[in-house]
Amino acid sequence: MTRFVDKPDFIQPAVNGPSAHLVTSLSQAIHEHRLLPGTKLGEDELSEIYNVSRTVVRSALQALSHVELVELKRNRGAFVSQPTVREAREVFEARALLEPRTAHSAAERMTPEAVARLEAHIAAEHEALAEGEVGKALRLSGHFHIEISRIADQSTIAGFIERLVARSSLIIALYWKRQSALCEKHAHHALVDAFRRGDGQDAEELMKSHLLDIVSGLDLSETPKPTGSLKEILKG
Amino acid sequence: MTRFVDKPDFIQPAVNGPSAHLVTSLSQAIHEHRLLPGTKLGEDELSEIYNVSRTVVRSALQALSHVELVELKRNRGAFVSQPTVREAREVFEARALLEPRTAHSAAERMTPEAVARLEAHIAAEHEALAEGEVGKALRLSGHFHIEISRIADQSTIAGFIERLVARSSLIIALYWKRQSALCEKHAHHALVDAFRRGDGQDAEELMKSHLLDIVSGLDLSETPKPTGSLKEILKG
DNA sequence: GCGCACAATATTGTATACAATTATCTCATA
DNA sequence: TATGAGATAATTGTATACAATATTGTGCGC
Repeated sequence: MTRFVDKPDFIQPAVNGPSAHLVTSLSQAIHEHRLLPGTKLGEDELSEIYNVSRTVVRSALQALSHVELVELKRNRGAFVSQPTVREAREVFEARALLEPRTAHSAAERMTPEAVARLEAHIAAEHEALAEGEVGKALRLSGHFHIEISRIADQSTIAGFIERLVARSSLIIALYWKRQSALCEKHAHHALVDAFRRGDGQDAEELMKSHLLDIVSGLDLSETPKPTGSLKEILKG
Repeated sequence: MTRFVDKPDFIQPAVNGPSAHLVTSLSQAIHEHRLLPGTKLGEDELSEIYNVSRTVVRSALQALSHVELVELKRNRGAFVSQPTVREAREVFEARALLEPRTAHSAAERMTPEAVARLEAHIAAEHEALAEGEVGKALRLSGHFHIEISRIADQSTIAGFIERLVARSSLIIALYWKRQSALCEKHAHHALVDAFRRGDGQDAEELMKSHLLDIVSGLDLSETPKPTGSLKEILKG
């Protein structure tokens, strides 16, 4: 029943055969904050872990770099991206530009099935949270937004939002200051309510304030938390 | 004086060394409609032309596929993308969502230097058109929009717009029905005027109608023009 | 003991060889 | 002649070997 939630297919499965597995696996790890910003992703290391050649590792890392989840430094390797404060602001400004209107569209195209899907999403998120799987809950929480953009039936914009949500996960790993994620809980429920009523205007407003709420949970005034290898942080 | 116009550096030079050249070269060719949608980009072919190994060709093609300029079909090769009618609509809906507000921001942050840059852009475009270099003029025309998004100082959104402009070039190659591009000429001038006055509201409105005007030049009711190899079209 | 040059090591970048898949051609057969 | 099976050729996918670069370790001189 929560199958499609556990294995969320991505909008653009445009990645080749074997490396696709690597891409989704690494993406999930990053979304779940098991891989933190700054972590080095060595090619030999990954090729051992996944039992594939460096060629496919390379392909996967390139793909991830094009979604800005990892940063490739020439002759130095691949690292999980560390969005700057500036980039963090930009990401949420972009989301503020795209998501409210998208939520509006989604509300107008909402179907009972879609509502059920979103509710299943929330349920799975709560379940994960109840079982202490914070990372998984976080990933599902982000994916809730992607699901909405898909319902809006604008795959181009949905692709953008997917990228923004992915980077948001990194931003939260670096700049989150608030403890609880209860706000989200309420916000997502409220959104589903608006969707169920097909109230586009309300959905738009709810999404707008929801995004503002998330940003208010960030501390974008300080330097990022020292994650990953200290050397990486200190030497820039 | 038009140096920076002739060699427009892209927002994300995130591509590795030698393949970067390939990426920009192929991008330009696509933007200038010298490479048409559906054209097959063989690996050996490209490696001969550019005197590089297939490895770097591959890297470049992957990069281009991530910007959706080329489509990779597994075991079949790389082809210049052929946006469907649906995708075409989506692209311009996304542009309508992003660019007017971005133009607004740009107007507010406008500097004399930036205005000069945009004017140089238009001049170069006219010059190219006068010399019969239609393709070049087209590329510059698209880049005008990218330049605006850069001035708005939102590199994330600018990256999205860059992708959308690139795909728009493919869409125009497939679906353009109108002959003249005079509308653009006027529209771009009007935009610069608004920018010079720092009139964000006006810039926003002008951009909105400019985009609508472009869409009105498309014929999105028919099947795409048969470009590329006929075989490719007929066999899918 | 400290700092710098140089060697050793590890890691990434690139090219090439081989495997797998797809496309094309040949030719027998209906 | 048209069709289709099988062989041949061409093209892409993958792995590995080598080259280039960066990192680390060592030792000499001050």
